[in-house]
Amino acid sequence: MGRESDAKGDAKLKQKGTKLKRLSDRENAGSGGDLIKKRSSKSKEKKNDGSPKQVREVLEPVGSCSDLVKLELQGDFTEKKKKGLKRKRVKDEPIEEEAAFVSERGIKPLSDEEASEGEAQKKESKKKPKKTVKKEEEEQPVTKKPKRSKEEIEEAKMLKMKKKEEEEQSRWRWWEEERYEDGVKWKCLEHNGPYFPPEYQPLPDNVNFFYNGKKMKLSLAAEEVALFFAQMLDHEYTTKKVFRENFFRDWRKEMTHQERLVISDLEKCDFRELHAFHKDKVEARKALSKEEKQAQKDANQKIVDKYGFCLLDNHRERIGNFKLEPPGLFRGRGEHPKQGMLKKRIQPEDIIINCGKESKPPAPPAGHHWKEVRHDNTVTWLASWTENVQGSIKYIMLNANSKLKGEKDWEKYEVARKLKSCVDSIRDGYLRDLKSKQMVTRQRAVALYFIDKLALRAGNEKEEGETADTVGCCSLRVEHITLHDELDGNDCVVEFDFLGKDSIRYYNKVPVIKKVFKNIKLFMESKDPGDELFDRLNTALLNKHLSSLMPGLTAKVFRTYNASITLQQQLQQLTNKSDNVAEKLLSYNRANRAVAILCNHQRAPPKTFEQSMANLHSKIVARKEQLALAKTELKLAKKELKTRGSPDSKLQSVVDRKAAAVKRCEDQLLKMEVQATDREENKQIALGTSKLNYLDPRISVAWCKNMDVPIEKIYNKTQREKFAWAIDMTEADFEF
DNA sequence: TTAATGACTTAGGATTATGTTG
DNA sequence: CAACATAATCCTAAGTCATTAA
Repeated sequence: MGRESDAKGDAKLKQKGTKLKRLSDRENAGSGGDLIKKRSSKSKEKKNDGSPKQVREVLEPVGSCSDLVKLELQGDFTEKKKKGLKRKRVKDEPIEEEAAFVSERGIKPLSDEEASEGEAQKKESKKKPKKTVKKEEEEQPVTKKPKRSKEEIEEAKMLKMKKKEEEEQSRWRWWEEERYEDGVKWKCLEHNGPYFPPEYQPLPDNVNFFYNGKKMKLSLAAEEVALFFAQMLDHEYTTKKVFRENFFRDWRKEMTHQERLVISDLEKCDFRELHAFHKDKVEARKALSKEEKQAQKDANQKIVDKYGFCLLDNHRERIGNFKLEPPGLFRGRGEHPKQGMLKKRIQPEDIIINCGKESKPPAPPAGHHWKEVRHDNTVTWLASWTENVQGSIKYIMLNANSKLKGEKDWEKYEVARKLKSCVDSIRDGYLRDLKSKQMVTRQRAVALYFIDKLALRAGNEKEEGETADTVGCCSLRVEHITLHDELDGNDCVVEFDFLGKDSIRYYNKVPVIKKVFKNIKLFMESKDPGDELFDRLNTALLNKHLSSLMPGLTAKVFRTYNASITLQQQLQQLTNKSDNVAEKLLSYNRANRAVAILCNHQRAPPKTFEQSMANLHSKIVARKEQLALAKTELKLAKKELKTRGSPDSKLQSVVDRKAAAVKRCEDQLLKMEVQATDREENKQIALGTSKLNYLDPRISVAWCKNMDVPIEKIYNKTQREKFAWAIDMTEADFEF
């Protein structure tokens, strides 16, 4: 009940905080300086403190990413071993454990293709020590641990494969079906509603909160929230002022009147026992026995079985996020003004259920009711609620491998391909517009130039004070760019430095054409650092223009298009049919990385990065020493052979052996050095996002077919499920 | 015409599962 | 087999963009 009033409060706040309105833009170029939208320049200080995690040095313009990536070795998944196992392992690799929990009549042996696949393989390989991955050759029964009979092994294998076949058969090949009429997303939809997180369990009596040094028993509600804070104590952000203030304010709201009177200063709160309690709990969970862990897993599976799926048009589809978000403290990204606020527990009374008219609506938890049950088949969500921190709506939707998501994804790439066919004329258009008399048009042209060339995001306006201060193209401010008439031998260089989505820093120095450069200079004239660069432009205007150029065209399509086309080009450039699989994969990952760099997909360097890098380097050093040793030995042997004068077959073979050792050593050294370089380069680059969201999977599938690379090397199981449509329909001659 | 809302995609970090190594 | 490294999965925040309401 408090929830509703909260939401209202938020809405009001928003109104108040709304930025000055943009002024209309009827003026001509060059005369608009007075109409600039003002923005408090406090925002600018924000940006640079807290030194953004990552800096990317220089980004190549689209389509010229050639030297982005030096070397790539380590491949995405567990390629190496898979590869080894790939073809033949089937036959008689012992699969001991397997047989244990699967027991069913078998099916005929796997085709070798199948056998290697996915989990079957993974499981097997982990279970047994695995004799260094057999090379492709038919492995004989080999060692074989005595435990299980051959039949059992066979049986397990068949079982596996049967399961797989079944899975294959039950897969809904929606991409072969006709689409629904506009707007209709489904005809029948049935599900069991969301899964609620467990109730709060009160602390045991021996775990206490202390205020000002005195033990204090908290009410249930206050205790729960206190525990949220205590759990995070190891995190740096619990030391941040904003976080602490937000937390404390919201915590006090949960307290009883009595508690509120006493607890007035967060500094005087001692959560240490709660913190320790939580840590112990985590430890205990880790220390569970095998059986207990298995029991947990089984219980979990049951929940998934019941709540994790829905029935959509008579097909069982996986739900993406069927578990409701548990309560906790909000942690936004970057310098979020709302960090630390209490994210409340969601009640059934907050939830709107969406399902088919004819279907039986899910039952609310006993003693509760849903906020509403509706039957809207023009949307794809199964349940929704309004979240209390930002006041936005959250949804329960289907998994990425579902028809609903897949179809949309496919469509997205089709739009991007359509852009390919008209991108030239669109480029001509905005280049022409750079000289327009209209200020808006010029701004639009420059913005488009950025979006196209640099793959910037559109940059919607955001309410100040409600979220972290981040920008995209249209919302760039003067403070985010620096102009250099000349820099590092290039003319007309624009230096970008701003925080984008998720407060990831975008840093780039780009040479641009003169007309663009001059325009930017013009836009910046007599503006303050905190003023918008494109003061006449917004995303609505931009997209309206784009959709008039091509139906379905919006700013983000350029990102998709440029990402995919870059992958295709890079793959073509980098791979040779004659390469071996490892080399091909290397090239693929390089191409992928070129895209990730283009899209600025960064990650925090892995926690263990420095360590593992150091390990690798010390290995390299060791190997170098070994190499030096091998070399001197070789030299010695050679000398001896020479002094002998007459040919000596024995000595000769020694020399040969030494030479081979040197060679081997060199190879290994090279490989490690390559790996080191590669890892170093990938330190801050995340390949996953582009692979999942920007690269038309059909490009990859076609490449695999052309290059004789198994698709499993490129996509893991989840990814193969998501891209099943592409894997199924794509021929080798596909062109994006 | 603009602001707010709604629905959906995109995103990186945290957590968990798996695999490797000493 | 413990300790560690890496990959997969989970989680949910933060964008985009069209529609709706004021």
